[in-house]
Amino acid sequence: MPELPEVEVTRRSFAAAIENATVQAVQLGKPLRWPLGCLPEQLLGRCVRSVGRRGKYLLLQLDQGVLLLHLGMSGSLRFAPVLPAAGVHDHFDLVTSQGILRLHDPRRFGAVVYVDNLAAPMAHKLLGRLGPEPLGDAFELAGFQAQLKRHQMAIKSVLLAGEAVVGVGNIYASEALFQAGIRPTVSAARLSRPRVARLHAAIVKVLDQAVTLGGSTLRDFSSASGQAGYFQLQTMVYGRAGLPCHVCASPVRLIKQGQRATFYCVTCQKS
DNA sequence: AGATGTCCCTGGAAGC
DNA sequence: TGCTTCCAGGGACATC
Repeated sequence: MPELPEVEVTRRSFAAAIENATVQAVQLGKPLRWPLGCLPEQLLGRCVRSVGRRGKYLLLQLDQGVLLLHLGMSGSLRFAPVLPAAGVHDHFDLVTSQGILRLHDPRRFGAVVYVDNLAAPMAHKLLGRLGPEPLGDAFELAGFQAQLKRHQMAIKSVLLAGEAVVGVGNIYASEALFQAGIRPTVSAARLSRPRVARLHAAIVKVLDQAVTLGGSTLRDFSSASGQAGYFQLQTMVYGRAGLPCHVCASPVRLIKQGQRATFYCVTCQKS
């Protein structure tokens, strides 16, 4: 499932190649999570200025308006001069003067949404409430601690909510908490300052490493250029229920928090 | 207001 | 073997 690192790797894999391309056609497949928000014809002739990212959203900055792309949990992008005819799971083709950008998404949790407001695309409701970028300067310790103080919920759930920090999904939440030695069930507000500092550092480290390795959590993940061969990151706890912890050999425990799987080591993450 | 539950969707795994 | 059920996930929305 694409989390922030996979989205960032995808962005880097086609951002330069699509820059200054002109939209020549738009082909839609089955409905995605949300409607496009404009008629496909309205996009014709527009120029792709740049490809940015906010959390797990990719932002195709056009000369007028922005296309928001979300990969959901099974989505992937391809960008190539020529692509085979769209298959049953190909739901969005942006045909440009420099190649075809295609969203492939079997489970259709992904989305492509057009936002007209060029001046303040961040004000869009999908982006407005997102917390700071974990790999940017805005993610500083004092603010992070202040956010955690506001929530009595379990720290794992607070991380997933995306207010304290954006882009930390289910996999990296478990991994970062393991690295910080913090039990996922502990109330966010009750974490001491040194422990918040450790968690802050762990989040940055885990995500940064995953981006460097090329978006590693998705077994069949490939970048938009079609380059495969990822999956290099060995998770410490995620998906390892019952297996020995890589550090202390205690069996990794699996619990449910808010209908989602959480993995942790009872020995390495005592409280 | 904050916290919790529900829903969307479908391929693959697990259970019978 | 063939069927059914369950599960995974992000994020908006509804409901306590």
